[in-house]
Amino acid sequence: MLNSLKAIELLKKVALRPTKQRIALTKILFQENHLHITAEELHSEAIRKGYKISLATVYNALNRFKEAGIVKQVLVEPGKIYFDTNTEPHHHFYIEETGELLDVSDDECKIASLPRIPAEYTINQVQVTIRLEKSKDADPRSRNKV
Amino acid sequence: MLNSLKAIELLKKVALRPTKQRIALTKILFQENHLHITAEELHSEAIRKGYKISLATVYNALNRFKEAGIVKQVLVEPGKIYFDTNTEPHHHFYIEETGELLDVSDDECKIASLPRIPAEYTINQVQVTIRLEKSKDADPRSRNKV
DNA sequence: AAAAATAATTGAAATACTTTCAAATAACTC
DNA sequence: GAGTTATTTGAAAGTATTTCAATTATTTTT
Repeated sequence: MLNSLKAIELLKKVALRPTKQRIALTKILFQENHLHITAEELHSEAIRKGYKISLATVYNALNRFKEAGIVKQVLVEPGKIYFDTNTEPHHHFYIEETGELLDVSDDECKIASLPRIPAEYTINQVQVTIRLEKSKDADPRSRNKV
Repeated sequence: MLNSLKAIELLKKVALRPTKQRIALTKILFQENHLHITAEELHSEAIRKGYKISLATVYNALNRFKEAGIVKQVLVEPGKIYFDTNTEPHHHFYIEETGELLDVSDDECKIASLPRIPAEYTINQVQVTIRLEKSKDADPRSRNKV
Protein backbone atom coordinates (compact mmCIF):
# COMPACT_ATOMS: atom_id res chain seq x y z
CA MET A 1 0.00 0.00 0.00
CA LEU A 2 1.12 3.51 -0.84
CA ASN A 3 2.02 5.85 1.98
CA SER A 4 0.12 9.11 2.37
CA LEU A 5 2.91 11.27 0.96
CA LYS A 6 3.10 9.25 -2.25
CA ALA A 7 -0.68 9.32 -2.50
CA ILE A 8 -0.80 13.12 -2.15
CA GLU A 9 2.00 13.43 -4.70
CA LEU A 10 0.08 11.31 -7.20
CA LEU A 11 -3.15 13.26 -6.72
CA LYS A 12 -1.41 16.63 -7.09
CA LYS A 13 0.31 15.45 -10.23
CA VAL A 14 -3.09 14.93 -11.89
CA ALA A 15 -4.54 18.17 -10.45
CA LEU A 16 -6.94 16.56 -8.00
CA ARG A 17 -7.37 17.97 -4.51
CA PRO A 18 -5.80 15.54 -2.10
CA THR A 19 -8.70 15.16 0.29
CA LYS A 20 -8.67 12.65 3.16
CA GLN A 21 -11.01 10.37 1.20
CA ARG A 22 -9.10 10.48 -2.06
CA ILE A 23 -5.83 9.86 -0.24
CA ALA A 24 -7.37 6.79 1.42
CA LEU A 25 -8.63 5.42 -1.90
CA THR A 26 -5.34 6.18 -3.62
CA LYS A 27 -3.47 4.27 -0.93
CA ILE A 28 -5.68 1.23 -1.46
CA LEU A 29 -5.75 1.38 -5.24
CA PHE A 30 -2.19 2.02 -6.31
CA GLN A 31 -0.28 -0.94 -5.02
CA GLU A 32 2.59 -2.91 -6.42
CA ASN A 33 0.16 -5.17 -8.26
CA HIS A 34 -2.56 -3.79 -10.45
CA LEU A 35 -6.13 -4.10 -9.29
CA HIS A 36 -9.52 -4.77 -10.86
CA ILE A 37 -12.17 -3.52 -8.49
CA THR A 38 -15.74 -2.23 -8.47
CA ALA A 39 -16.87 0.87 -6.58
CA GLU A 40 -18.70 -1.28 -4.02
CA GLU A 41 -15.66 -3.46 -3.46
CA LEU A 42 -13.39 -0.45 -3.04
CA HIS A 43 -15.83 1.08 -0.58
CA SER A 44 -15.98 -2.12 1.49
CA GLU A 45 -12.22 -2.34 1.51
CA ALA A 46 -11.87 1.28 2.63
CA ILE A 47 -14.38 0.76 5.46
CA ARG A 48 -12.64 -2.47 6.44
CA LYS A 49 -9.38 -0.55 6.70
CA GLY A 50 -11.05 1.96 9.02
CA TYR A 51 -11.48 4.93 6.69
CA LYS A 52 -14.67 6.95 7.00
CA ILE A 53 -15.98 7.37 3.48
CA SER A 54 -19.34 7.14 1.76
CA LEU A 55 -20.17 5.06 -1.30
CA ALA A 56 -21.13 8.23 -3.21
CA THR A 57 -17.65 9.59 -2.64
CA VAL A 58 -16.09 6.38 -3.93
CA TYR A 59 -18.13 6.67 -7.12
CA ASN A 60 -17.24 10.36 -7.47
CA ALA A 61 -13.57 9.73 -6.83
CA LEU A 62 -13.36 6.84 -9.30
CA ASN A 63 -14.94 9.00 -11.98
CA ARG A 64 -12.46 11.81 -11.29
CA PHE A 65 -9.61 9.26 -11.35
CA LYS A 66 -10.87 7.96 -14.67
CA GLU A 67 -11.04 11.48 -16.13
CA ALA A 68 -7.53 12.10 -14.83
CA GLY A 69 -6.38 8.93 -16.59
CA ILE A 70 -5.08 7.09 -13.53
CA VAL A 71 -7.69 4.32 -13.75
CA LYS A 72 -9.52 2.73 -16.66
CA GLN A 73 -12.97 1.19 -16.91
CA VAL A 74 -13.35 -2.44 -17.88
CA LEU A 75 -16.72 -3.75 -19.03
CA VAL A 76 -17.04 -7.51 -18.89
CA GLU A 77 -20.21 -8.15 -16.91
CA PRO A 78 -23.59 -6.56 -17.55
CA GLY A 79 -24.44 -3.80 -15.11
CA LYS A 80 -21.08 -3.70 -13.41
CA ILE A 81 -18.09 -1.44 -13.87
CA TYR A 82 -14.64 -2.68 -13.00
CA PHE A 83 -11.90 -0.11 -12.52
CA ASP A 84 -8.40 -1.09 -13.53
CA THR A 85 -5.35 0.59 -12.05
CA ASN A 86 -3.27 -0.57 -14.98
CA THR A 87 -3.52 2.24 -17.50
CA GLU A 88 -0.89 0.83 -19.86
CA PRO A 89 -2.24 -0.78 -23.06
CA HIS A 90 -3.04 -4.37 -22.10
CA HIS A 91 -5.75 -6.97 -22.28
CA HIS A 92 -7.77 -9.29 -20.06
CA PHE A 93 -8.74 -12.79 -19.25
CA TYR A 94 -12.21 -12.89 -17.79
CA ILE A 95 -13.25 -15.98 -15.86
CA GLU A 96 -17.00 -16.22 -16.17
CA GLU A 97 -17.67 -18.47 -13.19
CA THR A 98 -15.84 -16.35 -10.63
CA GLY A 99 -16.01 -12.89 -12.17
CA GLU A 100 -12.22 -12.75 -11.92
CA LEU A 101 -10.24 -10.46 -14.20
CA LEU A 102 -6.60 -11.13 -15.05
CA ASP A 103 -4.23 -8.88 -16.92
CA VAL A 104 -2.73 -10.02 -20.20
CA SER A 105 0.27 -7.92 -21.17
CA ASP A 106 0.38 -6.26 -24.54
CA ASP A 107 3.33 -8.52 -25.45
CA GLU A 108 1.42 -11.72 -24.77
CA CYS A 109 -1.42 -10.82 -27.11
CA LYS A 110 -0.37 -9.32 -30.40
CA ILE A 111 -2.81 -8.17 -33.02
CA ALA A 112 -1.51 -8.97 -36.48
CA SER A 113 -3.87 -6.88 -38.53
CA LEU A 114 -6.37 -4.17 -37.83
CA PRO A 115 -9.22 -3.23 -40.16
CA ARG A 116 -9.39 0.05 -42.02
CA ILE A 117 -10.60 2.76 -39.68
CA PRO A 118 -13.64 4.72 -40.85
CA ALA A 119 -12.69 8.16 -42.16
CA GLU A 120 -12.44 10.99 -39.63
CA TYR A 121 -12.00 8.59 -36.73
CA THR A 122 -8.97 7.71 -34.67
CA ILE A 123 -8.39 4.72 -32.43
CA ASN A 124 -8.87 5.46 -28.79
CA GLN A 125 -8.28 2.03 -27.36
CA VAL A 126 -8.06 -1.57 -28.51
CA GLN A 127 -9.37 -4.00 -25.95
CA VAL A 128 -9.05 -7.74 -26.17
CA THR A 129 -11.12 -9.76 -23.74
CA ILE A 130 -10.52 -13.49 -23.59
CA ARG A 131 -13.46 -15.12 -21.88
CA LEU A 132 -12.56 -18.35 -20.14
CA GLU A 133 -14.59 -21.10 -18.58
CA LYS A 134 -13.64 -24.18 -16.61
CA SER A 135 -12.89 -27.01 -19.04
CA LYS A 136 -15.91 -29.24 -19.26
CA ASP A 137 -14.06 -32.47 -20.06
CA ALA A 138 -10.96 -33.95 -18.49
CA ASP A 139 -9.40 -34.85 -21.84
CA PRO A 140 -6.35 -32.60 -22.15
CA ARG A 141 -6.27 -32.93 -25.94
CA SER A 142 -9.39 -30.83 -26.34
CA ARG A 143 -8.15 -27.97 -24.19
CA ASN A 144 -7.30 -24.44 -25.34
CA LYS A 145 -9.27 -24.59 -28.51
CA VAL A 146 -10.89 -21.45 -29.89
CA MET B 1 -37.39 -8.78 -42.59
CA LEU B 2 -37.98 -12.50 -42.14
CA ASN B 3 -41.41 -13.88 -42.93
CA SER B 4 -43.36 -15.68 -40.21
CA LEU B 5 -42.67 -19.15 -41.54
CA LYS B 6 -38.92 -18.63 -41.53
CA ALA B 7 -39.18 -17.14 -38.04
CA ILE B 8 -41.10 -20.15 -36.71
CA GLU B 9 -38.61 -22.47 -38.37
CA LEU B 10 -35.69 -20.70 -36.68
CA LEU B 11 -37.36 -20.78 -33.26
CA LYS B 12 -38.23 -24.47 -33.53
CA LYS B 13 -34.69 -25.29 -34.58
CA VAL B 14 -33.39 -23.95 -31.27
CA ALA B 15 -36.22 -25.53 -29.25
CA LEU B 16 -38.03 -22.32 -28.36
CA ARG B 17 -41.81 -22.13 -28.46
CA PRO B 18 -42.76 -19.99 -31.40
CA THR B 19 -45.10 -17.61 -29.64
CA LYS B 20 -46.58 -14.56 -31.33
CA GLN B 21 -44.18 -12.29 -29.50
CA ARG B 22 -41.06 -14.31 -30.24
CA ILE B 23 -42.04 -14.58 -33.89
CA ALA B 24 -42.40 -10.80 -34.05
CA LEU B 25 -39.00 -10.23 -32.47
CA THR B 26 -37.38 -12.85 -34.66
CA LYS B 27 -38.76 -11.17 -37.76
CA ILE B 28 -37.27 -7.86 -36.68
CA LEU B 29 -33.94 -9.23 -35.50
CA PHE B 30 -32.82 -11.66 -38.16
CA GLN B 31 -32.51 -9.59 -41.24
CA GLU B 32 -30.08 -9.66 -44.11
CA ASN B 33 -27.75 -7.34 -42.20
CA HIS B 34 -26.71 -8.04 -38.66
CA LEU B 35 -28.04 -5.86 -35.90
CA HIS B 36 -26.76 -4.36 -32.65
CA ILE B 37 -29.72 -3.45 -30.52
CA THR B 38 -30.73 -2.97 -26.90
CA ALA B 39 -33.88 -4.43 -25.35
CA GLU B 40 -35.49 -0.99 -25.20
CA GLU B 41 -34.68 -0.27 -28.83
CA LEU B 42 -36.06 -3.63 -29.93
CA HIS B 43 -39.21 -3.04 -27.91
CA SER B 44 -39.74 0.40 -29.49
CA GLU B 45 -39.20 -1.04 -32.94
CA ALA B 46 -41.71 -3.84 -32.32
CA ILE B 47 -44.32 -1.37 -31.06
CA ARG B 48 -43.63 0.93 -34.00
CA LYS B 49 -44.28 -2.01 -36.32
CA GLY B 50 -47.62 -2.60 -34.63
CA TYR B 51 -46.84 -5.69 -32.53
CA LYS B 52 -48.37 -5.90 -29.06
CA ILE B 53 -45.55 -6.86 -26.74
CA SER B 54 -44.30 -5.78 -23.34
CA LEU B 55 -40.77 -4.72 -22.45
CA ALA B 56 -40.52 -7.58 -19.94
CA THR B 57 -41.19 -10.03 -22.73
CA VAL B 58 -38.49 -8.48 -24.88
CA TYR B 59 -35.99 -8.90 -22.04
CA ASN B 60 -37.12 -12.48 -21.46
CA ALA B 61 -37.01 -13.33 -25.14
CA LEU B 62 -33.54 -11.85 -25.64
CA ASN B 63 -32.22 -13.86 -22.73
CA ARG B 64 -33.72 -17.06 -24.14
CA PHE B 65 -32.27 -16.19 -27.56
CA LYS B 66 -28.90 -15.68 -25.93
CA GLU B 67 -29.07 -19.06 -24.15
CA ALA B 68 -30.09 -20.65 -27.44
CA GLY B 69 -27.04 -19.08 -29.07
CA ILE B 70 -28.85 -17.09 -31.74
CA VAL B 71 -27.80 -13.71 -30.33
CA LYS B 72 -24.73 -12.58 -28.40
CA GLN B 73 -24.29 -9.89 -25.78
CA VAL B 74 -21.91 -7.03 -26.42
CA LEU B 75 -20.73 -4.87 -23.53
CA VAL B 76 -19.31 -1.54 -24.58
CA GLU B 77 -21.17 1.03 -22.55
CA PRO B 78 -21.65 0.97 -18.79
CA GLY B 79 -25.09 -0.21 -17.74
CA LYS B 80 -26.27 -1.11 -21.21
CA ILE B 81 -26.49 -4.45 -22.98
CA TYR B 82 -26.33 -4.60 -26.75
CA PHE B 83 -27.52 -7.77 -28.44
CA ASP B 84 -25.78 -8.81 -31.62
CA THR B 85 -27.47 -11.04 -34.18
CA ASN B 86 -24.10 -11.96 -35.62
CA THR B 87 -23.04 -15.05 -33.71
CA GLU B 88 -20.03 -15.83 -35.87
CA PRO B 89 -16.64 -15.00 -34.33
CA HIS B 90 -16.09 -11.34 -35.13
CA HIS B 91 -15.13 -8.05 -33.53
CA HIS B 92 -16.36 -4.50 -33.15
CA PHE B 93 -15.72 -0.87 -33.72
CA TYR B 94 -17.40 1.21 -31.08
CA ILE B 95 -17.93 4.90 -31.74
CA GLU B 96 -18.01 6.61 -28.38
CA GLU B 97 -19.78 9.79 -29.40
CA THR B 98 -22.76 8.12 -31.04
CA GLY B 99 -22.89 4.76 -29.27
CA GLU B 100 -22.71 3.11 -32.69
CA LEU B 101 -21.41 -0.43 -33.02
CA LEU B 102 -19.92 -1.73 -36.27
CA ASP B 103 -18.92 -5.27 -37.08
CA VAL B 104 -15.33 -6.11 -37.89
CA SER B 105 -14.99 -9.47 -39.56
CA ASP B 106 -12.67 -12.07 -38.15
CA ASP B 107 -10.55 -11.73 -41.29
CA GLU B 108 -10.02 -8.03 -40.87
CA CYS B 109 -8.65 -8.37 -37.36
CA LYS B 110 -6.25 -11.21 -36.83
CA ILE B 111 -4.69 -12.01 -33.52
CA ALA B 112 -1.09 -13.09 -33.97
CA SER B 113 -0.44 -14.54 -30.53
CA LEU B 114 -2.54 -15.46 -27.58
CA PRO B 115 -1.19 -15.82 -24.06
CA ARG B 116 -0.94 -19.13 -22.22
CA ILE B 117 -4.35 -20.05 -20.88
CA PRO B 118 -4.51 -20.77 -17.14
CA ALA B 119 -4.69 -24.49 -16.45
CA GLU B 120 -8.12 -26.12 -16.45
CA TYR B 121 -9.66 -23.32 -18.49
CA THR B 122 -10.78 -23.17 -22.08
CA ILE B 123 -11.42 -20.16 -24.26
CA ASN B 124 -15.06 -19.35 -24.60
CA GLN B 125 -14.77 -16.24 -26.72
CA VAL B 126 -12.18 -13.72 -27.84
CA GLN B 127 -13.59 -10.23 -28.21
CA VAL B 128 -11.73 -7.33 -29.73
CA THR B 129 -13.29 -3.92 -29.27
CA ILE B 130 -11.74 -1.02 -31.12
CA ARG B 131 -12.93 2.21 -29.56
CA LEU B 132 -13.00 5.10 -31.96
CA GLU B 133 -13.45 8.81 -31.51
CA LYS B 134 -13.82 11.63 -33.97
CA SER B 135 -10.39 12.87 -34.89
CA LYS B 136 -9.71 15.93 -32.76
CA ASP B 137 -8.26 18.00 -35.57
CA ALA B 138 -11.40 18.37 -37.68
CA ASP B 139 -10.07 21.66 -39.00
CA PRO B 140 -8.14 20.72 -42.15
CA ARG B 141 -5.67 23.55 -41.54
CA SER B 142 -4.58 22.00 -38.30
CA ARG B 143 -3.99 18.52 -39.71
CA ASN B 144 -0.59 16.84 -39.85
CA LYS B 145 0.60 18.86 -36.93
CA VAL B 146 2.21 17.17 -33.96
C1' DA C 1 -60.68 -32.34 -30.00
C1' DA C 2 -60.95 -31.98 -25.08
C1' DA C 3 -58.39 -32.17 -21.12
C1' DA C 4 -54.15 -31.89 -18.76
C1' DA C 5 -49.61 -30.30 -18.55
C1' DT C 6 -46.26 -27.07 -19.53
C1' DA C 7 -44.40 -22.74 -20.71
C1' DA C 8 -44.75 -17.78 -21.91
C1' DT C 9 -46.59 -13.14 -21.30
C1' DT C 10 -47.75 -9.37 -18.57
C1' DG C 11 -47.82 -5.10 -15.52
C1' DA C 12 -46.11 -4.18 -11.38
C1' DA C 13 -42.82 -4.48 -7.96
C1' DA C 14 -38.21 -5.37 -6.81
C1' DT C 15 -33.33 -5.22 -7.55
C1' DA C 16 -28.78 -3.59 -8.67
C1' DC C 17 -25.83 -0.17 -9.79
C1' DT C 18 -24.83 4.54 -10.52
C1' DT C 19 -25.70 9.51 -10.56
C1' DT C 20 -27.52 13.70 -8.83
C1' DC C 21 -28.97 16.94 -5.24
C1' DA C 22 -28.38 20.57 -1.99
C1' DA C 23 -26.49 21.38 2.44
C1' DA C 24 -22.48 20.94 5.24
C1' DT C 25 -17.70 20.63 5.39
C1' DA C 26 -12.95 20.81 3.90
C1' DA C 27 -9.17 22.58 1.18
C1' DC C 28 -7.03 26.17 -1.13
C1' DT C 29 -5.80 31.35 -2.19
C1' DC C 30 -4.56 35.70 -0.92
C1' DG D 1 -7.85 33.92 8.84
C1' DA D 2 -11.38 35.60 5.68
C1' DG D 3 -13.13 34.53 1.33
C1' DT D 4 -13.45 31.45 -2.51
C1' DT D 5 -13.86 27.14 -4.46
C1' DA D 6 -14.23 22.26 -4.48
C1' DT D 7 -15.52 18.00 -2.10
C1' DT D 8 -18.21 15.04 0.82
C1' DT D 9 -22.41 13.29 2.33
C1' DG D 10 -27.02 10.83 3.01
C1' DA D 11 -30.90 10.74 0.65
C1' DA D 12 -33.44 10.75 -3.41
C1' DA D 13 -33.68 9.93 -8.15
C1' DG D 14 -32.37 7.65 -12.32
C1' DT D 15 -31.51 3.80 -15.41
C1' DA D 16 -31.39 -0.81 -16.90
C1' DT D 17 -32.73 -5.24 -15.86
C1' DT D 18 -34.93 -9.09 -13.34
C1' DT D 19 -38.45 -11.26 -10.75
C1' DC D 20 -43.23 -12.12 -9.31
C1' DA D 21 -47.57 -14.30 -9.47
C1' DA D 22 -51.67 -14.32 -12.11
C1' DT D 23 -53.33 -14.86 -16.62
C1' DT D 24 -53.05 -16.60 -21.10
C1' DA D 25 -51.10 -19.32 -24.83
C1' DT D 26 -48.99 -23.46 -26.61
C1' DT D 27 -48.01 -28.25 -26.62
C1' DT D 28 -48.88 -32.98 -25.21
C1' DT D 29 -51.73 -36.59 -23.84
C1' DT D 30 -55.64 -39.07 -24.06
